[in-house]
Amino acid sequence: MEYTVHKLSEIAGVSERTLRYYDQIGLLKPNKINASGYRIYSSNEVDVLQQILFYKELGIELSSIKKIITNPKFDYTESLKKHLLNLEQKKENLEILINNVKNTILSKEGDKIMSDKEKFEGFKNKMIEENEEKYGDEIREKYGNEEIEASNRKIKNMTKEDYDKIQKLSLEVNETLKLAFEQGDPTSELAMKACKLHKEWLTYFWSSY
Amino acid sequence: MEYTVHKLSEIAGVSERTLRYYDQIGLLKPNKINASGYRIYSSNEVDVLQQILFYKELGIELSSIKKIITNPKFDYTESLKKHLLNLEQKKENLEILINNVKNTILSKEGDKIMSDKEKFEGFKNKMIEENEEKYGDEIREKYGNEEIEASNRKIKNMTKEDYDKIQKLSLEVNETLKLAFEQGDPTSELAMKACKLHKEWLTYFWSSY
DNA sequence: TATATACTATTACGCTACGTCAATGTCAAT
DNA sequence: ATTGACATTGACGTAGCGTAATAGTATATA
Repeated sequence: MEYTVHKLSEIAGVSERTLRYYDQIGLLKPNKINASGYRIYSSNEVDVLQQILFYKELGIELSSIKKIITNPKFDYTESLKKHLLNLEQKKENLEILINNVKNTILSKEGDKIMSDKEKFEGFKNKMIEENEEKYGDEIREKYGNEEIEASNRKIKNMTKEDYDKIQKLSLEVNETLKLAFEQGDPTSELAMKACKLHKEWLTYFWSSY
Repeated sequence: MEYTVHKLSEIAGVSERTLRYYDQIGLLKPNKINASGYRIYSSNEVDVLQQILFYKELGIELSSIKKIITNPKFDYTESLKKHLLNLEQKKENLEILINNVKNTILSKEGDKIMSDKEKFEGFKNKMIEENEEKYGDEIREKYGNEEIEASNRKIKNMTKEDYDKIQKLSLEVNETLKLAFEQGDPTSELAMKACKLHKEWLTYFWSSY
């Protein structure tokens, strides 16, 4: 599959600006630039973007992420397994925080006494930075072999595309409706537009069956 | 207990710069300034700082946090209970991400096929955070409006309810559709159900005008 | 008493990871 | 032929601090 900035930004949930910025700093270059100068991303970039977001989730800076994923010794699956551990640690940390809140509520209701120190358990962020160093030294070589059946994928992607379009339309309808309600003017032009969009949605819906 | 910047920064795990910055922007003023111009924080500020960090954990901007905690209607324990819910949602989201990583590993090992969109599940916490922010503002804005306009409120609330229902329905439709596509069976019962739901949605849509 | 050290203060410039225009070009469909 | 949705490249703005630089203060030890 090939994606433009807009499409990739949609499926990945990041802004177009973000993608252009990542291109600019050399973190994620598109697969190619077409005749009109448009950025064209392939499935490969999709995977890299996913990796980038994993690292971002762990609070690692973009410059460090760049170093990590451009490292020739970088092992994709190995990296994922580390993500797993880190995310699980993050989850544990969150559980501590949740306990903290519970305790604080109890203490506020007079059923418990908390020391000032206890009030800040679960906020630790230093661990993450330490992990960053660990990531720096990756020692292993591997190249994932990615050859999946083409026919199966195509069908899947096609229905997938349909679904995406439908969902996008639906979102638009909702957005428009929201605006209409917020402006307290259900009889406005916006409402008309919503009707139009909805009609389009409807068409799509029926045509796919 | 009384704390200087250094001591508070130690027990809270934030930098001194951060505390001075929070003072500067009026987010967390020290209890008093001593004769030498030193910032002196009391237990009260410790609690406020804890609150601030909770909100920060949810990705809320400092300016918004300031609005929230300086609001005369701000209820400490009530806020904590909300934190609990939010953090638990965040935990759920993290679990989705963890599953995502697991699936990605499986797909890399050839045991699973993932669509490009699936690769980004669990990264959507932005949406959640943004919604939280918006909801917070909306709630407060409405409280403000409520005092002014009483008659308009009813209508507004009704349309708001309608909107919520519509959106919920729409989500259901999408969910059902998604399932139908995933099972690769667009002619199935699920599709029928989607049609039903959609009809309901449609009814709602038109009845509101 | 002098000095080292540990802490405090206030500017003030720098940085990251984008958001947000603005001006302009391209593409597809009406 | 025009519109509207998409793309491009600058360029400036912002949040939340980090990081000096410079200077005053508190306290323990020589």
